[in-house]
Amino acid sequence: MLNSARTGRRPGESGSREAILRTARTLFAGKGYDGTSVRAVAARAGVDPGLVMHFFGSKAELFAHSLELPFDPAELEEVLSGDRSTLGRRIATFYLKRVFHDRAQTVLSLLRSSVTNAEAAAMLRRAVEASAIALLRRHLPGRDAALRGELVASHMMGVFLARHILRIEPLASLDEDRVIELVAPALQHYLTARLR
Amino acid sequence: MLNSARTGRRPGESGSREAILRTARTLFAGKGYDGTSVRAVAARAGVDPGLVMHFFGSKAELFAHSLELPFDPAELEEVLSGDRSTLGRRIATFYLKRVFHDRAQTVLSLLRSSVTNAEAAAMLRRAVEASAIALLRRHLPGRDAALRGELVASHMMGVFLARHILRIEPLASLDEDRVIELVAPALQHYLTARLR
DNA sequence: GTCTATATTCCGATAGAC
DNA sequence: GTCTATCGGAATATAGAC
Repeated sequence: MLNSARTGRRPGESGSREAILRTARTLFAGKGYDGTSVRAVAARAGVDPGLVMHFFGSKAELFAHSLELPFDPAELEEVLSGDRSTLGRRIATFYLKRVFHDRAQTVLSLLRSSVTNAEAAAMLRRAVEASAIALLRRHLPGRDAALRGELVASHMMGVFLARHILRIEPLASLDEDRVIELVAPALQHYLTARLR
Repeated sequence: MLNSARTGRRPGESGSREAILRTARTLFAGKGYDGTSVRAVAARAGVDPGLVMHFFGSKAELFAHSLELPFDPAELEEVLSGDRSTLGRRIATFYLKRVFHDRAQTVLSLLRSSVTNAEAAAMLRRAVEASAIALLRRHLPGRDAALRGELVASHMMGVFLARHILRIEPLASLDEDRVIELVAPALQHYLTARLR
Protein backbone atom coordinates (compact mmCIF):
# COMPACT_ATOMS: atom_id res chain seq x y z
CA MET A 1 0.00 0.00 0.00
CA LEU A 2 2.88 2.34 0.78
CA ASN A 3 4.45 1.90 -2.63
CA SER A 4 1.44 1.57 -4.87
CA ALA A 5 1.38 5.19 -6.01
CA ARG A 6 2.59 4.42 -9.52
CA THR A 7 2.19 7.11 -12.12
CA GLY A 8 0.37 5.84 -15.16
CA ARG A 9 0.68 2.16 -15.75
CA ARG A 10 -1.77 0.01 -13.87
CA PRO A 11 -0.29 -2.83 -11.83
CA GLY A 12 -0.66 -6.45 -12.79
CA GLU A 13 -3.87 -8.11 -11.81
CA SER A 14 -2.48 -11.18 -10.10
CA GLY A 15 -1.43 -9.79 -6.72
CA SER A 16 1.88 -11.61 -6.87
CA ARG A 17 3.83 -8.50 -6.10
CA GLU A 18 1.84 -7.87 -2.94
CA ALA A 19 2.08 -11.53 -1.94
CA ILE A 20 5.86 -11.33 -2.31
CA LEU A 21 6.03 -8.16 -0.20
CA ARG A 22 3.81 -9.63 2.51
CA THR A 23 5.88 -12.80 2.67
CA ALA A 24 9.14 -10.84 2.65
CA ARG A 25 7.97 -8.78 5.61
CA THR A 26 7.23 -11.94 7.56
CA LEU A 27 10.49 -13.69 6.77
CA PHE A 28 12.78 -10.68 7.19
CA ALA A 29 11.10 -9.98 10.55
CA GLY A 30 11.56 -13.56 11.66
CA LYS A 31 15.05 -14.37 10.44
CA GLY A 32 16.68 -11.11 9.42
CA TYR A 33 18.21 -10.13 6.11
CA ASP A 34 21.01 -12.67 6.00
CA GLY A 35 18.79 -15.50 7.22
CA THR A 36 16.13 -14.92 4.59
CA SER A 37 16.66 -16.17 1.07
CA VAL A 38 14.95 -14.87 -2.02
CA ARG A 39 14.07 -18.46 -2.82
CA ALA A 40 12.35 -18.93 0.52
CA VAL A 41 10.30 -15.78 -0.01
CA ALA A 42 9.31 -16.97 -3.48
CA ALA A 43 8.39 -20.45 -2.26
CA ARG A 44 6.19 -19.17 0.57
CA ALA A 45 4.56 -16.62 -1.68
CA GLY A 46 3.84 -19.32 -4.24
CA VAL A 47 5.80 -17.71 -7.05
CA ASP A 48 8.99 -18.32 -8.95
CA PRO A 49 12.26 -16.95 -7.51
CA GLY A 50 12.95 -15.23 -10.80
CA LEU A 51 9.75 -13.27 -10.42
CA VAL A 52 11.00 -11.73 -7.19
CA MET A 53 14.08 -10.48 -9.02
CA HIS A 54 11.89 -9.27 -11.85
CA PHE A 55 9.85 -7.08 -9.50
CA PHE A 56 12.53 -5.82 -7.14
CA GLY A 57 15.86 -6.26 -8.92
CA SER A 58 17.82 -7.50 -5.92
CA LYS A 59 17.44 -8.87 -2.43
CA ALA A 60 18.51 -5.52 -0.95
CA GLU A 61 15.79 -3.71 -2.88
CA LEU A 62 13.21 -6.22 -1.73
CA PHE A 63 14.29 -5.63 1.87
CA ALA A 64 14.07 -1.86 1.54
CA HIS A 65 10.59 -2.10 0.02
CA SER A 66 9.48 -4.46 2.78
CA LEU A 67 10.03 -1.89 5.53
CA GLU A 68 7.29 0.47 6.68
CA LEU A 69 9.51 3.16 7.98
CA PRO A 70 8.19 6.70 7.77
CA PHE A 71 6.09 7.95 10.65
CA ASP A 72 3.50 10.65 10.39
CA PRO A 73 5.35 13.93 11.09
CA ALA A 74 2.19 15.43 12.53
CA GLU A 75 1.90 12.57 15.00
CA LEU A 76 5.54 12.96 16.03
CA GLU A 77 5.01 16.67 16.43
CA GLU A 78 2.06 16.04 18.71
CA VAL A 79 4.12 13.68 20.88
CA LEU A 80 7.02 16.08 21.24
CA SER A 81 5.20 19.32 21.78
CA GLY A 82 3.18 19.98 24.88
CA ASP A 83 3.87 19.75 28.56
CA ARG A 84 7.52 18.88 29.04
CA SER A 85 6.93 17.43 32.48
CA THR A 86 5.06 14.50 30.92
CA LEU A 87 7.21 14.13 27.81
CA GLY A 88 8.75 10.89 29.10
CA ARG A 89 5.39 9.22 29.29
CA ARG A 90 4.29 10.42 25.85
CA ILE A 91 7.52 9.17 24.27
CA ALA A 92 7.29 5.84 26.09
CA THR A 93 3.73 5.50 24.83
CA PHE A 94 4.78 6.33 21.29
CA TYR A 95 7.56 3.71 21.35
CA LEU A 96 5.46 0.96 22.89
CA LYS A 97 2.28 1.57 20.90
CA ARG A 98 3.14 3.21 17.59
CA VAL A 99 6.58 1.70 16.98
CA PHE A 100 6.93 -1.62 18.79
CA HIS A 101 3.30 -2.62 18.37
CA ASP A 102 2.07 -1.12 15.11
CA ARG A 103 5.40 -1.53 13.29
CA ALA A 104 6.60 -4.67 15.02
CA GLN A 105 7.60 -6.37 11.77
CA THR A 106 9.66 -3.43 10.61
CA VAL A 107 11.46 -3.12 13.96
CA LEU A 108 12.11 -6.86 14.06
CA SER A 109 13.43 -6.79 10.50
CA LEU A 110 15.74 -3.86 11.13
CA LEU A 111 17.03 -5.16 14.46
CA ARG A 112 17.52 -8.75 13.32
CA SER A 113 19.31 -7.51 10.21
CA SER A 114 21.35 -4.72 11.76
CA VAL A 115 23.45 -6.81 14.09
CA THR A 116 25.10 -8.68 11.23
CA ASN A 117 24.49 -6.50 8.20
CA ALA A 118 26.21 -3.16 7.85
CA GLU A 119 23.70 -1.66 5.44
CA ALA A 120 20.75 -2.55 7.64
CA ALA A 121 22.64 -1.12 10.62
CA ALA A 122 23.05 2.11 8.68
CA MET A 123 19.31 2.19 8.00
CA LEU A 124 18.49 1.75 11.69
CA ARG A 125 21.12 4.28 12.72
CA ARG A 126 19.65 6.81 10.32
CA ALA A 127 16.13 6.06 11.50
CA VAL A 128 17.09 6.66 15.13
CA GLU A 129 19.03 9.80 14.35
CA ALA A 130 16.41 11.22 12.02
CA SER A 131 13.19 10.62 13.91
CA ALA A 132 14.21 10.83 17.53
CA ILE A 133 17.24 13.05 17.58
CA ALA A 134 16.57 15.65 14.94
CA LEU A 135 13.07 16.25 16.25
CA LEU A 136 14.17 16.34 19.86
CA ARG A 137 16.67 19.00 18.94
CA ARG A 138 13.78 21.27 18.03
CA HIS A 139 11.91 20.65 21.25
CA LEU A 140 14.59 20.39 23.91
CA PRO A 141 16.80 23.25 25.00
CA GLY A 142 20.54 22.91 25.30
CA ARG A 143 23.19 21.17 23.27
CA ASP A 144 22.65 17.73 24.81
CA ALA A 145 19.41 17.09 22.94
CA ALA A 146 20.90 14.48 20.61
CA LEU A 147 22.50 12.63 23.50
CA ARG A 148 19.24 12.68 25.47
CA GLY A 149 17.38 11.27 22.51
CA GLU A 150 19.95 8.53 22.04
CA LEU A 151 19.85 7.47 25.67
CA VAL A 152 16.08 7.20 25.35
CA ALA A 153 16.32 5.28 22.07
CA SER A 154 19.01 2.98 23.47
CA HIS A 155 16.86 2.10 26.42
CA MET A 156 13.82 1.46 24.26
CA MET A 157 15.77 -0.74 21.84
CA GLY A 158 16.99 -2.75 24.81
CA VAL A 159 13.45 -3.17 26.07
CA PHE A 160 12.33 -4.34 22.64
CA LEU A 161 15.23 -6.79 22.49
CA ALA A 162 14.42 -8.19 25.92
CA ARG A 163 10.69 -8.45 25.33
CA HIS A 164 10.36 -9.49 21.70
CA ILE A 165 13.58 -11.30 20.82
CA LEU A 166 15.12 -12.71 23.98
CA ARG A 167 11.70 -12.98 25.67
CA ILE A 168 13.08 -12.44 29.13
CA GLU A 169 10.45 -13.03 31.77
CA PRO A 170 8.63 -11.47 33.53
CA LEU A 171 9.41 -8.37 31.45
CA ALA A 172 8.32 -9.98 28.19
CA SER A 173 4.82 -10.73 29.42
CA LEU A 174 3.97 -7.36 30.93
CA ASP A 175 1.18 -5.33 29.37
CA GLU A 176 2.33 -2.48 27.18
CA ASP A 177 0.66 -0.05 29.58
CA ARG A 178 2.61 -1.44 32.51
CA VAL A 179 5.90 -1.12 30.62
CA ILE A 180 5.03 2.47 29.78
CA GLU A 181 4.47 3.19 33.47
CA LEU A 182 7.76 1.56 34.39
CA VAL A 183 10.03 3.26 31.86
CA ALA A 184 8.39 6.70 31.72
CA PRO A 185 10.27 8.06 34.77
CA ALA A 186 13.63 6.92 33.38
CA LEU A 187 12.89 8.53 30.02
CA GLN A 188 11.71 11.67 31.77
CA HIS A 189 15.04 11.78 33.58
CA TYR A 190 17.02 11.56 30.36
CA LEU A 191 14.88 14.18 28.69
CA THR A 192 14.81 16.85 31.38
CA ALA A 193 17.37 16.19 34.10
CA ARG A 194 20.65 18.02 34.19
CA LEU A 195 23.14 15.59 32.65
CA ARG A 196 26.26 15.18 34.73
CA MET B 1 42.34 -20.39 29.13
CA LEU B 2 38.90 -20.90 30.63
CA ASN B 3 38.57 -24.39 29.26
CA SER B 4 42.09 -25.69 29.54
CA ALA B 5 41.62 -27.42 32.89
CA ARG B 6 41.81 -30.92 31.41
CA THR B 7 42.30 -33.80 33.79
CA GLY B 8 45.23 -35.93 32.81
CA ARG B 9 46.03 -35.98 29.14
CA ARG B 10 48.28 -33.23 27.92
CA PRO B 11 47.09 -31.29 24.89
CA GLY B 12 48.68 -31.55 21.49
CA GLU B 13 51.83 -29.58 20.94
CA SER B 14 50.86 -27.68 17.81
CA GLY B 15 48.59 -24.98 19.24
CA SER B 16 46.04 -25.56 16.50
CA ARG B 17 43.21 -25.95 18.98
CA GLU B 18 43.97 -22.61 20.59
CA ALA B 19 44.40 -20.96 17.19
CA ILE B 20 40.97 -22.26 16.19
CA LEU B 21 39.38 -20.98 19.40
CA ARG B 22 41.00 -17.57 19.06
CA THR B 23 39.86 -17.25 15.45
CA ALA B 24 36.36 -18.48 16.29
CA ARG B 25 36.02 -15.82 18.99
CA THR B 26 36.96 -13.12 16.50
CA LEU B 27 34.64 -14.31 13.74
CA PHE B 28 31.63 -15.10 15.95
CA ALA B 29 32.00 -11.66 17.55
CA GLY B 30 32.18 -9.97 14.17
CA LYS B 31 29.52 -11.80 12.17
CA GLY B 32 27.48 -13.85 14.64
CA TYR B 33 26.81 -17.58 14.66
CA ASP B 34 24.92 -17.83 11.39
CA GLY B 35 27.33 -15.56 9.56
CA THR B 36 30.42 -17.48 10.59
CA SER B 37 31.31 -20.68 8.78
CA VAL B 38 33.47 -23.46 10.11
CA ARG B 39 35.44 -23.22 6.88
CA ALA B 40 36.14 -19.53 7.42
CA VAL B 41 37.38 -20.23 10.95
CA ALA B 42 39.61 -23.01 9.67
CA ALA B 43 40.97 -20.90 6.82
CA ARG B 44 41.85 -17.96 9.07
CA ALA B 45 43.36 -20.24 11.69
CA GLY B 46 45.45 -21.92 9.00
CA VAL B 47 44.04 -25.42 9.56
CA ASP B 48 41.81 -27.85 7.75
CA PRO B 49 38.02 -27.56 8.25
CA GLY B 50 37.92 -31.21 9.22
CA LEU B 51 40.25 -30.50 12.10
CA VAL B 52 37.76 -28.08 13.61
CA MET B 53 35.15 -30.82 13.60
CA HIS B 54 37.70 -33.23 15.04
CA PHE B 55 38.32 -30.97 18.04
CA PHE B 56 34.82 -29.63 18.71
CA GLY B 57 32.41 -32.04 17.06
CA SER B 58 30.06 -29.41 15.65
CA LYS B 59 29.74 -25.72 14.94
CA ALA B 60 27.47 -25.30 17.98
CA GLU B 61 30.05 -26.83 20.29
CA LEU B 62 32.74 -24.58 18.85
CA PHE B 63 30.51 -21.57 19.54
CA ALA B 64 29.86 -22.63 23.13
CA HIS B 65 33.57 -23.15 23.76
CA SER B 66 34.41 -19.78 22.23
CA LEU B 67 32.39 -17.86 24.85
CA GLU B 68 33.98 -16.57 28.06
CA LEU B 69 30.84 -16.46 30.08
CA PRO B 70 31.19 -17.10 33.81
CA PHE B 71 31.93 -14.10 35.99
CA ASP B 72 33.71 -14.28 39.28
CA PRO B 73 30.95 -14.75 41.90
CA ALA B 74 33.07 -12.95 44.48
CA GLU B 75 33.33 -9.92 42.20
CA LEU B 76 29.59 -9.93 41.57
CA GLU B 77 28.99 -10.22 45.30
CA GLU B 78 31.19 -7.21 45.90
CA VAL B 79 29.26 -5.15 43.34
CA LEU B 80 25.87 -6.04 44.77
CA SER B 81 26.58 -5.77 48.46
CA GLY B 82 27.32 -2.46 50.12
CA ASP B 83 25.63 0.88 50.15
CA ARG B 84 22.35 0.60 48.29
CA SER B 85 22.23 4.30 47.55
CA THR B 86 25.17 3.93 45.14
CA LEU B 87 24.22 0.53 43.73
CA GLY B 88 23.24 2.04 40.38
CA ARG B 89 26.70 3.44 39.84
CA ARG B 90 28.44 0.20 40.83
CA ILE B 91 26.27 -1.84 38.48
CA ALA B 92 26.78 0.64 35.66
CA THR B 93 30.51 0.41 36.23
CA PHE B 94 30.40 -3.37 36.24
CA TYR B 95 28.49 -3.45 32.94
CA LEU B 96 30.66 -0.90 31.19
CA LYS B 97 34.04 -2.11 32.44
CA ARG B 98 33.80 -5.79 33.31
CA VAL B 99 31.21 -6.91 30.76
CA PHE B 100 31.20 -4.59 27.76
CA HIS B 101 34.92 -3.87 27.86
CA ASP B 102 36.65 -6.96 29.23
CA ARG B 103 34.24 -9.43 27.59
CA ALA B 104 33.43 -7.43 24.49
CA GLN B 105 33.93 -10.40 22.17
CA THR B 106 31.62 -12.61 24.19
CA VAL B 107 28.88 -9.97 24.34
CA LEU B 108 29.21 -9.25 20.62
CA SER B 109 29.05 -12.97 19.84
CA LEU B 110 25.98 -13.54 21.98
CA LEU B 111 24.13 -10.46 20.79
CA ARG B 112 24.96 -10.91 17.10
CA SER B 113 23.90 -14.55 17.33
CA SER B 114 20.85 -14.17 19.55
CA VAL B 115 18.77 -12.06 17.20
CA THR B 116 18.58 -14.78 14.57
CA ASN B 117 19.50 -17.96 16.46
CA ALA B 118 17.15 -19.40 19.05
CA GLU B 119 19.81 -21.39 20.90
CA ALA B 120 22.09 -18.39 21.24
CA ALA B 121 19.10 -16.35 22.42
CA ALA B 122 18.47 -18.97 25.09
CA MET B 123 22.11 -18.70 26.22
CA LEU B 124 21.86 -14.92 26.54
CA ARG B 125 18.48 -15.14 28.24
CA ARG B 126 19.92 -17.57 30.77
CA ALA B 127 23.00 -15.42 31.28
CA VAL B 128 20.87 -12.37 32.02
CA GLU B 129 18.51 -14.24 34.29
CA ALA B 130 21.26 -16.08 36.13
CA SER B 131 23.81 -13.36 36.77
CA ALA B 132 21.72 -10.24 37.14
CA ILE B 133 18.37 -11.43 38.32
CA ALA B 134 19.13 -14.32 40.61
CA LEU B 135 21.77 -12.32 42.43
CA LEU B 136 19.66 -9.21 42.65
CA ARG B 137 16.95 -11.27 44.25
CA ARG B 138 19.28 -11.88 47.16
CA HIS B 139 20.20 -8.24 47.60
CA LEU B 140 17.00 -6.36 46.89
CA PRO B 141 13.91 -6.49 49.05
CA GLY B 142 10.49 -7.07 47.63
CA ARG B 143 9.08 -9.25 44.92
CA ASP B 144 10.04 -6.93 42.06
CA ALA B 145 13.73 -7.76 42.19
CA ALA B 146 13.74 -9.78 38.98
CA LEU B 147 11.85 -7.06 37.12
CA ARG B 148 14.23 -4.40 38.42
CA GLY B 149 17.22 -6.43 37.25
CA GLU B 150 15.68 -6.94 33.83
CA LEU B 151 14.93 -3.26 33.34
CA VAL B 152 18.57 -2.56 34.18
CA ALA B 153 19.84 -5.31 31.87
CA SER B 154 17.53 -4.19 29.06
CA HIS B 155 18.82 -0.66 29.26
CA MET B 156 22.42 -1.81 29.29
CA MET B 157 21.94 -4.11 26.31
CA GLY B 158 20.42 -1.20 24.43
CA VAL B 159 23.40 0.97 25.27
CA PHE B 160 25.77 -1.74 24.06
CA LEU B 161 23.77 -2.10 20.85
CA ALA B 162 23.81 1.65 20.21
CA ARG B 163 27.50 2.09 21.02
CA HIS B 164 29.15 -1.04 19.65
CA ILE B 165 26.93 -2.30 16.86
CA LEU B 166 24.91 0.59 15.48
CA ARG B 167 27.60 3.12 16.46
CA ILE B 168 25.14 5.92 17.01
CA GLU B 169 26.91 9.21 17.59
CA PRO B 170 27.65 10.99 19.85
CA LEU B 171 26.80 8.17 22.27
CA ALA B 172 29.19 5.71 20.64
CA SER B 173 32.23 7.92 21.16
CA LEU B 174 31.70 8.83 24.79
CA ASP B 175 34.24 7.65 27.37
CA GLU B 176 33.11 4.70 29.42
CA ASP B 177 33.31 6.86 32.53
CA ARG B 178 30.99 9.43 31.02
CA VAL B 179 28.45 6.75 30.09
CA ILE B 180 28.59 5.43 33.63
CA GLU B 181 27.81 8.89 34.96
CA LEU B 182 24.92 9.27 32.53
CA VAL B 183 23.18 5.95 33.13
CA ALA B 184 23.85 5.50 36.86
CA PRO B 185 20.85 7.61 37.96
CA ALA B 186 18.47 5.69 35.70
CA LEU B 187 19.76 2.38 37.02
CA GLN B 188 19.51 3.66 40.56
CA HIS B 189 15.88 4.51 39.89
CA TYR B 190 15.08 1.01 38.67
CA LEU B 191 16.90 -0.56 41.60
CA THR B 192 15.48 1.41 44.47
CA ALA B 193 12.47 3.48 43.41
CA ARG B 194 8.98 2.35 44.16
CA LEU B 195 7.76 0.80 40.91
CA ARG B 196 4.39 2.08 39.82
C1' DG C 1 46.72 -34.86 14.81
C1' DT C 2 46.02 -33.62 10.19
C1' DC C 3 44.46 -33.91 5.76
C1' DT C 4 41.71 -35.21 1.12
C1' DA C 5 37.55 -36.15 -0.82
C1' DT C 6 32.92 -36.07 -1.13
C1' DA C 7 27.78 -36.27 -0.17
C1' DT C 8 24.18 -33.15 0.06
C1' DT C 9 22.02 -28.92 0.16
C1' DC C 10 21.42 -24.23 -0.53
C1' DC C 11 22.49 -19.51 -2.15
C1' DG C 12 21.96 -14.78 -5.43
C1' DA C 13 21.72 -13.60 -9.88
C1' DT C 14 21.21 -13.95 -14.99
C1' DA C 15 19.39 -15.22 -19.67
C1' DG C 16 15.86 -15.99 -22.17
C1' DA C 17 11.54 -18.73 -23.73
C1' DC C 18 6.61 -18.25 -23.58
C1' DG D 1 3.92 -11.46 -15.97
C1' DT D 2 5.71 -15.90 -15.26
C1' DC D 3 8.55 -19.58 -15.84
C1' DT D 4 12.83 -23.01 -16.80
C1' DA D 5 17.51 -23.58 -16.75
C1' DT D 6 21.82 -22.59 -15.26
C1' DC D 7 26.22 -20.25 -13.63
C1' DG D 8 29.35 -19.97 -9.91
C1' DG D 9 29.84 -20.38 -5.39
C1' DA D 10 29.53 -21.71 -0.39
C1' DA D 11 27.67 -24.29 3.39
C1' DT D 12 27.76 -28.46 7.30
C1' DA D 13 29.10 -32.75 8.03
C1' DT D 14 31.06 -37.43 7.28
C1' DA D 15 34.39 -41.15 5.97
C1' DG D 16 38.58 -42.47 5.98
C1' DA D 17 43.75 -42.32 4.42
C1' DC D 18 48.15 -41.05 6.35
